[in-house]
Amino acid sequence: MQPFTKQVLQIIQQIPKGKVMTYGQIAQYAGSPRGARQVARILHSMSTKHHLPWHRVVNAQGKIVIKDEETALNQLMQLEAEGVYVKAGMYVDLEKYRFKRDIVPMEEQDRTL
DNA sequence: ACGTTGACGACCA
DNA sequence: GTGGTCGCCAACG
Repeated sequence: MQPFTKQVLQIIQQIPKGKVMTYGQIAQYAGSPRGARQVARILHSMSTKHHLPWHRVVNAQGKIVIKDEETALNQLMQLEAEGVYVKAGMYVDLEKYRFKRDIVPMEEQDRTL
């Protein structure tokens, strides 16, 4: 298993209950700022295994964009069960629920996602 | 080894 | 708000 993959798994496991992270964030923290797609791919193949809180991961728009309807619905339910309100259209409020590490790059702080 | 794929992201019209 | 292109890079066939 690649170090990047391992990092991604660890980071996801560190997301606290009631918070969410974006694919891009995770990729960046894992050491591959442009590796958002790899994060997605890892989840796609590893979600069922590794008892992973994958439902706390959404895209940069705070939206759940999973193709499989059942999986997406499952994610939505798990988020709301943790107190994360999911708006119509499957959007979550990133400003409110986004989880940030203790140390965040300055560039990211300026950015108003 | 090589070409394709993809739970994405940023940018532009 | 919508819809399109391009880049990214590990996993897969």
